Amino acid sequence: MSCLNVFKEKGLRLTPQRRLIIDLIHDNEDRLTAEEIINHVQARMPGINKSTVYRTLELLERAGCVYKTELDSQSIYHHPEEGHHHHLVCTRCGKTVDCEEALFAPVERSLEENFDFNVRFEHMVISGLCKECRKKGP
Amino acid sequence: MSCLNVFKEKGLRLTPQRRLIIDLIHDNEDRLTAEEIINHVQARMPGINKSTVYRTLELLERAGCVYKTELDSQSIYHHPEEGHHHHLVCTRCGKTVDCEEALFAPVERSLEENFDFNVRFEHMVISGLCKECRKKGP
DNA sequence: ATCGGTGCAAATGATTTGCATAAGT
DNA sequence: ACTTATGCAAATCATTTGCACCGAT
Repeated sequence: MSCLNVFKEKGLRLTPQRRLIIDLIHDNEDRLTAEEIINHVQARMPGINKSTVYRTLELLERAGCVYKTELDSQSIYHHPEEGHHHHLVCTRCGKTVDCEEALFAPVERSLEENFDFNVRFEHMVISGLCKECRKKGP
Repeated sequence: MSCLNVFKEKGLRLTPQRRLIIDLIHDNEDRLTAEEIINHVQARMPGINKSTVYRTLELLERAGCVYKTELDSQSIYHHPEEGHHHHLVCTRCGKTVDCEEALFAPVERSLEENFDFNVRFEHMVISGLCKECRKKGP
């Protein structure tokens, strides 16, 4: 886990709280809200405070060990490993479908070519209308 | 302005406050935060309250007269007319570049084909690294 | 022994809500 | 007249911050 190396390099302390948060995120394939992370982590280590969780998440994000996605009213966090996907969410019925990251590669390439901008779409949440809801008309 | 028709159809009242907010958004090419909208609008109509602005924005969004984009801690609002663009924001230097919506048409198409999902990317804010910052290394 | 990390409680800041009054239709 | 919209003030809710104590290095 490269997080640990990053911590050493930067002289950051690897406390039990931080270890727990890192493990949770890395063992979990889902995107998690800060609240969910706080709950999970407090279940295993009762005294741990939400400030600690928020501070750790910010730290991990800055270190590149965790990705943060701003969403409706809460942010979601997930690990930066391979095998990512985006989420298509139907605005009508709420159904969610996963779609591979690769779909965005052409856009990433053309942003690079046309704008000299280096972009990586990671775990986006995309809103739209699913087939069934579209059938039902507007 | 189709907003006005939508209002009539739904029996919504076209108050001076709402008219002002609609005009502001439609006369403005920029994306605006709720706070900016409140300020602009209060400058022209001193008594207008922020609750009214928020309530009107929600109404307009539901009516499809305004698009809302969730961003860092504030949301931004913009009108749904032609000529949209996305914003590339450099995470290092903060520089912003506009890029045309058309760039995403292939992705929209393939989401449609592969997932039966009907999506429109509107006024996205995309983070990445610009050319200059990339040259400077990590 | 040091300094960075944690828990706690209180602050912040955007957005929402309850309610009495005002104003479109 | 009949409802819906507004202003006001207070409530929410996620996230942040100040500070005294604690613990990893």
